[in-house]
Amino acid sequence: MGRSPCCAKEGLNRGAWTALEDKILSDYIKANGEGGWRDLPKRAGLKRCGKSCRLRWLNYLRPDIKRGNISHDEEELIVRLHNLLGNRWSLIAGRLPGRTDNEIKNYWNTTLAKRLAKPSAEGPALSPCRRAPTYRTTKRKALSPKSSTRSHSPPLTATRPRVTRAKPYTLSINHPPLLPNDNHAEFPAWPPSIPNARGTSLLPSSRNNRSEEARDGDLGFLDLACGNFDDESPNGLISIDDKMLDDWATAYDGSAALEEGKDMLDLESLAFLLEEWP
DNA sequence: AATGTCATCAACCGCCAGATG
DNA sequence: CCATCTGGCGGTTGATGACAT
Repeated sequence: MGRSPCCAKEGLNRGAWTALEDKILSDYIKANGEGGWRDLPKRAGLKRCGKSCRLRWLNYLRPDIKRGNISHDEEELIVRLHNLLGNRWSLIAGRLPGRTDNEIKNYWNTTLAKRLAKPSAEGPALSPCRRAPTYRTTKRKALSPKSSTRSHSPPLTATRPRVTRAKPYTLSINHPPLLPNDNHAEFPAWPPSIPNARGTSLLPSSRNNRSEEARDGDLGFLDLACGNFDDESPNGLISIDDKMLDDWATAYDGSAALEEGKDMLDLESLAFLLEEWP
Protein backbone atom coordinates (compact mmCIF):
# COMPACT_ATOMS: atom_id res chain seq x y z
CA MET A 1 0.00 0.00 0.00
CA GLY A 2 1.54 3.20 -1.09
CA ARG A 3 1.39 6.48 0.67
CA SER A 4 -0.79 9.19 -0.69
CA PRO A 5 1.09 12.28 -1.80
CA CYS A 6 1.47 14.66 1.07
CA CYS A 7 0.18 17.72 -0.72
CA ALA A 8 -2.43 16.15 -2.96
CA LYS A 9 -5.25 16.31 -0.48
CA GLU A 10 -8.22 18.25 -1.63
CA GLY A 11 -8.98 21.51 0.08
CA LEU A 12 -5.36 22.35 0.82
CA ASN A 13 -3.75 25.51 -0.43
CA ARG A 14 -0.81 25.24 -2.74
CA GLY A 15 1.60 27.68 -4.29
CA ALA A 16 2.81 30.93 -2.83
CA TRP A 17 2.22 31.58 0.83
CA THR A 18 0.25 34.58 1.94
CA ALA A 19 1.36 36.95 4.67
CA LEU A 20 -1.44 35.69 6.87
CA GLU A 21 -0.40 32.07 6.44
CA ASP A 22 3.18 33.05 7.27
CA LYS A 23 2.06 34.76 10.44
CA ILE A 24 -0.08 31.84 11.54
CA LEU A 25 2.78 29.41 10.97
CA SER A 26 5.39 31.61 12.65
CA ASP A 27 3.21 32.27 15.65
CA TYR A 28 2.37 28.63 16.04
CA ILE A 29 5.96 27.46 15.86
CA LYS A 30 7.17 30.18 18.19
CA ALA A 31 4.57 29.08 20.70
CA ASN A 32 4.81 25.34 20.25
CA GLY A 33 8.16 24.64 18.68
CA GLU A 34 9.09 22.78 15.53
CA GLY A 35 8.20 19.19 14.77
CA GLY A 36 5.11 17.13 14.29
CA TRP A 37 4.80 18.55 10.84
CA ARG A 38 2.08 16.22 9.72
CA ASP A 39 -0.34 17.40 12.36
CA LEU A 40 0.89 20.95 12.57
CA PRO A 41 -1.38 22.44 9.90
CA LYS A 42 -4.48 21.09 11.60
CA ARG A 43 -3.37 22.31 15.01
CA ALA A 44 -2.31 25.69 13.69
CA GLY A 45 -5.38 26.11 11.53
CA LEU A 46 -3.58 26.15 8.19
CA LYS A 47 -4.86 24.67 4.98
CA ARG A 48 -1.46 23.44 3.99
CA CYS A 49 0.21 20.08 4.11
CA GLY A 50 2.79 19.51 6.79
CA LYS A 51 5.57 19.19 4.32
CA SER A 52 4.78 22.57 2.88
CA CYS A 53 4.74 24.10 6.37
CA ARG A 54 8.08 22.60 7.20
CA LEU A 55 9.62 23.88 4.01
CA ARG A 56 8.19 27.34 4.47
CA TRP A 57 9.53 27.53 7.99
CA LEU A 58 12.97 26.14 7.26
CA ASN A 59 13.58 28.08 4.07
CA TYR A 60 11.88 31.34 4.74
CA LEU A 61 10.34 32.04 8.13
CA ARG A 62 12.98 30.96 10.62
CA PRO A 63 14.27 34.02 12.42
CA ASP A 64 17.95 33.21 11.93
CA ILE A 65 17.78 33.10 8.19
CA LYS A 66 19.96 35.33 6.07
CA ARG A 67 18.56 35.92 2.64
CA GLY A 68 20.21 37.22 -0.47
CA ASN A 69 23.52 39.08 -0.72
CA ILE A 70 25.75 36.08 -0.65
CA SER A 71 29.18 37.44 0.09
CA HIS A 72 32.34 36.66 -1.79
CA ASP A 73 33.60 34.66 1.18
CA GLU A 74 30.43 32.65 1.30
CA GLU A 75 30.68 32.08 -2.41
CA GLU A 76 34.22 30.79 -2.12
CA LEU A 77 33.17 28.51 0.69
CA ILE A 78 30.27 27.16 -1.30
CA VAL A 79 32.54 26.35 -4.19
CA ARG A 80 35.10 24.67 -1.99
CA LEU A 81 32.49 22.71 -0.12
CA HIS A 82 30.87 21.69 -3.36
CA ASN A 83 34.22 20.41 -4.56
CA LEU A 84 34.41 18.31 -1.43
CA LEU A 85 30.85 17.22 -1.00
CA GLY A 86 29.12 17.41 -4.35
CA ASN A 87 25.46 18.34 -4.47
CA ARG A 88 24.86 17.75 -0.81
CA TRP A 89 23.25 21.05 -0.23
CA SER A 90 22.13 20.49 3.30
CA LEU A 91 25.65 19.57 4.32
CA ILE A 92 26.99 22.66 2.60
CA ALA A 93 24.29 24.80 4.16
CA GLY A 94 25.28 23.48 7.55
CA ARG A 95 28.60 25.26 7.11
CA LEU A 96 27.02 28.58 6.21
CA PRO A 97 25.13 30.00 9.16
CA GLY A 98 21.77 31.40 8.21
CA ARG A 99 21.80 29.96 4.72
CA THR A 100 19.41 27.23 3.63
CA ASP A 101 20.08 24.28 1.42
CA ASN A 102 17.47 25.56 -0.99
CA GLU A 103 19.10 28.95 -1.30
CA ILE A 104 22.54 27.49 -1.85
CA LYS A 105 21.20 25.02 -4.36
CA ASN A 106 19.46 27.80 -6.25
CA TYR A 107 22.49 30.01 -6.08
CA TRP A 108 24.67 27.24 -7.37
CA ASN A 109 22.37 26.31 -10.21
CA THR A 110 21.63 29.83 -11.32
CA THR A 111 24.90 31.60 -10.69
CA LEU A 112 27.95 29.64 -9.65
CA ALA A 113 27.67 26.68 -11.97
CA LYS A 114 27.41 28.97 -14.97
CA ARG A 115 30.19 31.21 -13.83
CA LEU A 116 32.50 28.30 -13.17
CA ALA A 117 31.67 26.71 -16.47
CA LYS A 118 32.40 29.90 -18.35
CA PRO A 119 35.28 31.87 -16.84
CA SER A 120 35.30 35.55 -17.49
CA ALA A 121 37.88 37.22 -19.75
CA GLU A 122 39.92 38.40 -16.79
CA GLY A 123 40.18 34.85 -15.53
CA PRO A 124 38.02 32.73 -13.28
CA ALA A 125 36.83 34.56 -10.20
CA LEU A 126 36.56 31.29 -8.38
CA SER A 127 38.63 28.19 -8.19
CA PRO A 128 37.64 25.63 -10.79
CA CYS A 129 35.13 23.11 -9.65
CA ARG A 130 34.85 19.51 -10.56
CA ARG A 131 31.18 18.95 -10.27
CA ALA A 132 30.70 15.81 -8.27
CA PRO A 133 28.23 13.19 -9.34
CA THR A 134 24.92 13.13 -7.67
CA TYR A 135 24.28 10.22 -5.46
CA ARG A 136 21.57 9.10 -3.15
CA THR A 137 23.11 6.81 -0.70
CA THR A 138 22.88 4.65 2.33
CA LYS A 139 22.92 6.58 5.51
CA ARG A 140 25.27 5.53 8.20
CA LYS A 141 23.45 4.53 11.32
CA ALA A 142 26.28 5.53 13.59
CA LEU A 143 26.55 8.98 12.14
CA SER A 144 22.92 9.89 11.80
CA PRO A 145 21.54 12.12 14.49
CA LYS A 146 17.90 11.54 15.26
CA SER A 147 16.87 14.76 13.67
CA SER A 148 18.52 17.09 11.28
CA THR A 149 20.27 20.12 12.60
CA ARG A 150 21.14 21.58 9.26
CA SER A 151 21.26 25.31 8.91
CA HIS A 152 20.86 25.72 12.65
CA SER A 153 24.45 24.72 13.00
CA PRO A 154 27.27 27.15 12.92
CA PRO A 155 30.21 25.76 11.00
CA LEU A 156 32.18 23.08 12.81
CA THR A 157 30.52 23.69 16.11
CA ALA A 158 27.30 21.76 16.16
CA THR A 159 26.05 18.26 15.62
CA ARG A 160 27.03 17.18 12.22
CA PRO A 161 24.31 16.82 9.63
CA ARG A 162 23.43 13.31 8.78
CA VAL A 163 25.86 11.70 6.44
CA THR A 164 25.16 9.60 3.45
CA ARG A 165 27.55 7.40 1.60
CA ALA A 166 26.97 4.85 -1.11
CA LYS A 167 29.97 2.66 -0.57
CA PRO A 168 33.39 2.72 0.96
CA TYR A 169 35.64 5.31 -0.54
CA THR A 170 38.56 4.21 -2.57
CA LEU A 171 41.56 6.41 -2.40
CA SER A 172 44.16 6.32 -5.11
CA ILE A 173 47.64 7.30 -4.09
CA ASN A 174 50.04 8.14 -6.86
CA HIS A 175 53.29 7.93 -5.00
CA PRO A 176 55.34 5.29 -3.20
CA PRO A 177 53.42 3.58 -0.41
CA LEU A 178 53.36 5.37 2.89
CA LEU A 179 54.45 3.33 5.79
CA PRO A 180 53.01 4.06 9.17
CA ASN A 181 55.61 5.23 11.59
CA ASP A 182 55.36 4.64 15.30
CA ASN A 183 56.85 8.01 15.89
CA HIS A 184 54.52 10.55 14.40
CA ALA A 185 57.15 13.22 14.55
CA GLU A 186 59.08 11.30 11.96
CA PHE A 187 56.22 10.54 9.72
CA PRO A 188 57.18 10.65 6.05
CA ALA A 189 56.73 13.75 4.00
CA TRP A 190 53.24 14.61 2.95
CA PRO A 191 52.05 13.08 -0.25
CA PRO A 192 51.19 15.60 -2.93
CA SER A 193 47.53 14.77 -2.56
CA ILE A 194 45.13 11.95 -1.95
CA PRO A 195 42.25 12.25 -4.34
CA ASN A 196 39.13 10.45 -3.29
CA ALA A 197 36.66 8.64 -5.46
CA ARG A 198 35.11 11.88 -6.58
CA GLY A 199 38.38 13.43 -7.48
CA THR A 200 38.61 15.81 -4.57
CA SER A 201 41.74 16.16 -2.56
CA LEU A 202 41.67 14.90 0.97
CA LEU A 203 44.77 16.71 1.99
CA PRO A 204 45.37 20.40 1.94
CA SER A 205 47.57 21.86 -0.69
CA SER A 206 49.48 24.01 1.74
CA ARG A 207 50.88 21.89 4.46
CA ASN A 208 53.57 24.15 5.75
CA ASN A 209 53.02 26.14 8.89
CA ARG A 210 50.40 23.73 10.08
CA SER A 211 49.92 23.29 13.76
CA GLU A 212 51.17 20.21 15.52
CA GLU A 213 47.61 19.32 16.33
CA ALA A 214 46.61 19.58 12.74
CA ARG A 215 49.51 17.46 11.66
CA ASP A 216 48.59 14.91 14.30
CA GLY A 217 45.10 14.82 12.94
CA ASP A 218 46.28 14.25 9.45
CA LEU A 219 48.77 11.70 10.65
CA GLY A 220 46.06 9.82 12.42
CA PHE A 221 44.18 9.62 9.21
CA LEU A 222 47.22 8.61 7.26
CA ASP A 223 48.04 5.96 9.83
CA LEU A 224 44.63 4.61 9.30
CA ALA A 225 44.93 4.73 5.56
CA CYS A 226 48.39 3.25 5.52
CA GLY A 227 47.39 0.50 7.86
CA ASN A 228 45.14 -0.77 5.18
CA PHE A 229 47.49 0.04 2.42
CA ASP A 230 50.87 -1.50 2.90
CA ASP A 231 50.01 -5.19 2.71
CA GLU A 232 46.85 -5.47 0.76
CA SER A 233 46.94 -2.74 -1.81
CA PRO A 234 49.89 -3.04 -4.14
CA ASN A 235 47.82 -1.34 -6.82
CA GLY A 236 47.81 1.88 -4.88
CA LEU A 237 44.18 1.80 -3.88
CA ILE A 238 43.02 2.26 -0.35
CA SER A 239 39.56 1.35 0.71
CA ILE A 240 38.21 3.45 3.52
CA ASP A 241 35.21 1.83 5.07
CA ASP A 242 32.94 2.86 7.88
CA LYS A 243 34.83 0.88 10.47
CA MET A 244 38.10 2.52 9.57
CA LEU A 245 36.55 5.90 9.87
CA ASP A 246 35.00 5.02 13.17
CA ASP A 247 38.28 3.62 14.42
CA TRP A 248 40.04 6.72 13.33
CA ALA A 249 37.52 8.97 14.96
CA THR A 250 37.71 6.96 18.16
CA ALA A 251 41.48 6.87 18.20
CA TYR A 252 41.90 10.49 17.36
CA ASP A 253 39.60 12.40 19.58
CA GLY A 254 41.87 15.11 20.76
CA SER A 255 41.54 18.07 18.49
CA ALA A 256 39.52 21.09 19.38
CA ALA A 257 37.72 20.98 16.09
CA LEU A 258 36.66 17.41 16.56
CA GLU A 259 35.59 17.97 20.13
CA GLU A 260 33.33 20.71 18.93
CA GLY A 261 31.66 18.19 16.68
CA LYS A 262 30.77 16.03 19.67
CA ASP A 263 30.16 13.01 17.56
CA MET A 264 31.76 10.69 15.11
CA LEU A 265 33.65 12.03 12.19
CA ASP A 266 32.65 11.28 8.67
CA LEU A 267 34.97 11.44 5.72
CA GLU A 268 33.43 14.56 4.29
CA SER A 269 33.88 16.37 7.55
CA LEU A 270 37.37 15.02 7.81
CA ALA A 271 38.18 16.31 4.39
CA PHE A 272 36.70 19.63 5.32
CA LEU A 273 38.65 19.81 8.52
CA LEU A 274 41.86 18.99 6.79
CA GLU A 275 41.18 21.73 4.30
CA GLU A 276 40.15 24.28 6.86
CA TRP A 277 42.59 23.53 9.62
CA PRO A 278 44.88 26.44 10.25
C1' DA B 1 4.24 49.66 -25.96
C1' DA B 2 4.15 44.83 -26.99
C1' DT B 3 6.31 40.65 -27.14
C1' DG B 4 9.90 37.29 -26.36
C1' DT B 5 13.64 35.46 -23.68
C1' DC B 6 16.21 34.72 -19.69
C1' DA B 7 17.19 34.56 -14.68
C1' DT B 8 15.74 33.82 -10.21
C1' DC B 9 13.93 31.35 -6.45
C1' DA B 10 9.93 29.59 -3.74
C1' DA B 11 7.54 25.61 -3.77
C1' DC B 12 6.61 21.01 -5.05
C1' DC B 13 7.75 16.08 -6.05
C1' DG B 14 9.48 11.67 -5.33
C1' DC B 15 12.50 9.01 -2.95
C1' DC B 16 14.97 7.36 1.03
C1' DA B 17 16.39 6.04 5.84
C1' DG B 18 15.26 5.76 10.50
C1' DA B 19 11.69 5.23 13.87
C1' DT B 20 7.89 2.89 15.50
C1' DG B 21 4.36 -0.49 16.41
C1' DC C 1 11.10 -9.21 10.84
C1' DC C 2 7.81 -6.52 8.46
C1' DA C 3 4.78 -2.69 7.25
C1' DT C 4 3.90 1.85 7.84
C1' DC C 5 4.83 6.55 9.28
C1' DT C 6 7.63 10.59 9.43
C1' DG C 7 11.09 13.83 8.47
C1' DG C 8 14.62 15.11 5.45
C1' DC C 9 16.98 15.49 1.10
C1' DG C 10 18.12 16.66 -3.82
C1' DG C 11 16.03 17.44 -8.29
C1' DT C 12 12.74 19.89 -10.82
C1' DT C 13 9.06 23.04 -11.94
C1' DG C 14 6.60 27.16 -12.66
C1' DA C 15 5.46 31.94 -11.43
C1' DT C 16 7.41 36.21 -11.63
C1' DG C 17 10.24 40.02 -12.80
C1' DA C 18 14.02 42.00 -15.50
C1' DC C 19 15.89 42.82 -19.65
C1' DA C 20 16.27 42.70 -24.78
C1' DT C 21 14.34 43.24 -29.22
